[in-house]
Amino acid sequence: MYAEVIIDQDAKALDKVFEYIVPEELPARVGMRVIVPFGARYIQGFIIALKENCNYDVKKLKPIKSLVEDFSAIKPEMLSLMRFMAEKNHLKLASILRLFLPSEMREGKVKELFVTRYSLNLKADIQLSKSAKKQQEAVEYLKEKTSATSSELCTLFGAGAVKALFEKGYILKEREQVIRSPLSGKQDLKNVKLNVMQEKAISTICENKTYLLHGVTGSGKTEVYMHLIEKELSKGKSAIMLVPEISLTPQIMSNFKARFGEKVALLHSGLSAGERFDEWKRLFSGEATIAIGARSAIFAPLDNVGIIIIDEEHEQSYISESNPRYDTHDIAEFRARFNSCPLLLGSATPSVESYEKAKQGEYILIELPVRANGKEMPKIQIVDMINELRAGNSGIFSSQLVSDLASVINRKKQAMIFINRRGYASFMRCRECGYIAKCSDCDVSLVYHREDNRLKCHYCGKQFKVLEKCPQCGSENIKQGAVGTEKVVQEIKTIFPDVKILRMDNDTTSTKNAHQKILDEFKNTLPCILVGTQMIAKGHDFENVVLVGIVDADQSLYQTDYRSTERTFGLITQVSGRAGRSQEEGKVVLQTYAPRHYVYKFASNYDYKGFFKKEENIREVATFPPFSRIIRVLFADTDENYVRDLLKSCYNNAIKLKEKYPDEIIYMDAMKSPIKRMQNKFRYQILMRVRLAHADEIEKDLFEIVDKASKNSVFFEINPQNLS
DNA sequence: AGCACGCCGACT
DNA sequence: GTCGGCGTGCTC
Repeated sequence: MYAEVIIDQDAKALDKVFEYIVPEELPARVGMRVIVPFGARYIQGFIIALKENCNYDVKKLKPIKSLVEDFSAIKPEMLSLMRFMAEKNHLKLASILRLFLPSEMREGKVKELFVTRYSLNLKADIQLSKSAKKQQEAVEYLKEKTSATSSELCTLFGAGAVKALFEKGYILKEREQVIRSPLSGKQDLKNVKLNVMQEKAISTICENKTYLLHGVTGSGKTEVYMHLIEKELSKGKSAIMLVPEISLTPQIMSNFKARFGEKVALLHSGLSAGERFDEWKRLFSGEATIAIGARSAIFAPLDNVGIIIIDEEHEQSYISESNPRYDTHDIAEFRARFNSCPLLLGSATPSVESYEKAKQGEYILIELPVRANGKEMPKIQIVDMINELRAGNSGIFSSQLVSDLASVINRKKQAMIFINRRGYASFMRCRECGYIAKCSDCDVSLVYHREDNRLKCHYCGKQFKVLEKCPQCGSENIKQGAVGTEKVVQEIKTIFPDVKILRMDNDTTSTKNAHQKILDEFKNTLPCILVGTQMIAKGHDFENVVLVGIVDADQSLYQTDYRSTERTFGLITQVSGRAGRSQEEGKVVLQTYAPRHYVYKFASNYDYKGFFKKEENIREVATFPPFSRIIRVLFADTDENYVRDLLKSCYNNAIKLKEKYPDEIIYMDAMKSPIKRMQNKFRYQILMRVRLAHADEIEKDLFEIVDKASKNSVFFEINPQNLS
């Protein structure tokens, strides 16, 4: 018998199948971790197939040395998924397999999966020599406790004693048997009444299909999720639920823990490697049957998956932007089809891609158009900041926002000020007329680069001189501008010196629990103003918040990618939702320099459909995704000459694709990456936009071209979220 | 990624 | 004369 083995090394040169002889006595199975001789050393690998014949020269084959454990750590579904991902995203097999395992089981780390327990062998007649004191103590200890873990015994009495006892047959070894519980007993369900729409949604979602649940903020999507999970568990199935990392708040976690108890395994970034490993084990063994976590939880080692849920499906964190690059949607789709179960995508503001698929009939659209508590969404008032400037107010806050804040403080209520700041790239804007510097070829806003004091287009690489005056109105008051949280806090303090102000952003939440502390303090302070970035936008319900101020809505609008408008729409909707939970009617003040932009018109009316229609039209006319595909090939290496040459040779070959597909390639160019150097690596890229009809073939050809030229350091991205 | 093999400079 | 520099190439 021969085995196909993938070596657990993340190097392109090793990213292929190696064949080994399976020794007669070795109970090897597909998916097992093995130790194999490799060159002059031993290394961990994974059996991905077993067969009777081999392709390689038999004389050169070596035998597998040993099995790491006596079961398959990689389940058959995951092996199929590995092949799917390798094909779709052009990734190294070993790097995919590593996604499936906790770090404790990778990189040659050999850790026992299950705890080994020892107990006294009751049939054995234990006779120890008087000198074997440690062994005697261990026996006494076991008499007392009946059984103990290996590590427990070893630390107390030493590994030697334990080994000796075992070899004499005085103690018995057993793997801690984790019994697959068929969900006996009832969970104590909180009796939440569902409305008709929710009931209908739940009864609809049952087939082996993908559903898009478009539910307004506060429509009770979470309840729907919980009921669906409940339903699948009662059938003896398992469930995966993904949430954006940022909303993995303690409250959400405790909600699910309260509802499903020990059946839940939580996977979030706050876990240590050991804790992560423990949760993985519980899922693998079937002890836990619900995996809840951020992106990587989609790889939960569950069998018999009954439903997969992606909450806030439009969130960009679902697309992996580093090392093995993949889109969680694709993985979820694969696993759902493999398990013949529904995939549910939920959002108040679905991504244009997903909504388009629903429109095309690929997804089934389900709507929850009303809020569960029956309350209206807060009214959004758009404030034109250019008018403010003309009226002589050059501060951060409009007079409207100041007077509303004053009223909140008077009534001893709370306000949130949201600063829309993402990344450090900024655009150039005329403070007089609102003109934004845009690329002449791409219709995306230009990004100001401090190092060389130039404006650059992140889509085509074209560069422009920094504008001295506005080409539209001639004003010299044109600058690149981004407002920070500190500055906002400062300015509020000068206007309202006595009011309590809390700040929440990356700087103030770096320490553990800082997040929760700030929120707790906010909850208990009246009146109070909370100033923050994205992180205040999600999930938290504060009864006393009656006002939300969005300071510079345009920040995300003029980010340099085609998704910036939909992101802005989503952000406004989400932030606005924070104001609507109180008894009093909430209000949102949205400050912008582009008050007539369609995104504000639709967002202020909570008109997602209207927005989608407009956006869809724009994308179609400009042939941007979902009506085309953007392919980015990123070259990164510490040796700049090497990457530049690599880029050149690849590009020279890639350009021939234009002849092969004369009508398919809308755009293609090679350039330096906007962030030229990252982690000491120089970055270059080829950017393409292609029509959908032959996108797959072009992608394949591109893979081939790049593979031929390079030994390493190339990454592919499809419809990248940002082009840094 | 490692580790071996392999061909040129300064040391006991 | 040899120890060792890291360039290239292979690992079932």
